Amino acid sequence: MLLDEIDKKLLEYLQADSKKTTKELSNKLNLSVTAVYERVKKLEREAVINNYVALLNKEKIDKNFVVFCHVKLVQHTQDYVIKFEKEVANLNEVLECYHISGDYDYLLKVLVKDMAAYREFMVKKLTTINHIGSTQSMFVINEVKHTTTINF
Amino acid sequence: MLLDEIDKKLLEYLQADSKKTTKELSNKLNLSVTAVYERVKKLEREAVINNYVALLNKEKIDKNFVVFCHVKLVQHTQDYVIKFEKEVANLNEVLECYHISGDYDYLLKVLVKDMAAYREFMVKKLTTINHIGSTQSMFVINEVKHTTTINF
DNA sequence: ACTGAAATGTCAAGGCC
DNA sequence: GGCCTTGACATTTCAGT
Repeated sequence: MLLDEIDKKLLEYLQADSKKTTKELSNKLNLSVTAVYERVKKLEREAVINNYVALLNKEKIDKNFVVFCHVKLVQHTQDYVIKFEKEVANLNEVLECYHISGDYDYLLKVLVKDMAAYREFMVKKLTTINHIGSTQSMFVINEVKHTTTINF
Repeated sequence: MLLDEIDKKLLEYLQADSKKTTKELSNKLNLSVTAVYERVKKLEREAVINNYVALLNKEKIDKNFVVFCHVKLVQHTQDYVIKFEKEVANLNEVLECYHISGDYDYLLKVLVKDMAAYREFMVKKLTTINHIGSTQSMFVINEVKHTTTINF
């Protein structure tokens, strides 16, 4: 799907605040309510917009310990890879998992309450997955920037 | 703020789909529309819910190259640190930046169109920031999991 | 892409445990 | 304090043009 400048503006606004009404958007864009409505519907239909979500404040719900964890597998046969990916995706504490280039195979973003919970996660969940060779944890000292907004 | 089981359910639903109406939520929770409405307002007021956003499909907008980039500073005096963090936060391509423990100082999540764009980003933007000692790029081969939903 | 109108949703007021 | 019902108002959604 080809996006014109109005679509891009629209996506910019909706990425910042998806609760904006079509009326507000129509004012900002100098369009009618229906025109905006139909553009948004099209962006949803064409899956340019994946979904609408509420973002929570980690501190307020006592999950304020973020760790990036490198994982290396002992073997890289397809079965092991598929099994590992499936099992990791099922862990609630793992918000993100990437297969990456470099010294390690995977990079995981893990969110837990505190160091004790992370230890628990490592011992009882992550390292019980078979065929993990080694792991290396990098603890987040400070979150300098964190946005879900993609700029054009 | 203390969250009861109903609040947690509510947050679970809104994290998955923030467009759910209070009516739909009230049905799922066996509550009245107003009860749900007031709970949601309270969660917003107390900043448990930070904001509502539209999440886009990276592929559809031609930004499908994700790179995690480690950065080490040459010095760690406060001026340099503050300046680096400020300049990095201003780069559109940098979606996330974390100060982390370990061999490197920072971990950046960078989103661009392709390898050529990444090269451009490194040469013209990132490495023009002063006092960067070294960098190491890890390219994302596959995104195994990526969620913004925090489980309780 | 616009106007207009029905369906649906939001949100405040007042009252009940 | 949290829940409910009611009703006014705003928004969404969809014809028809």
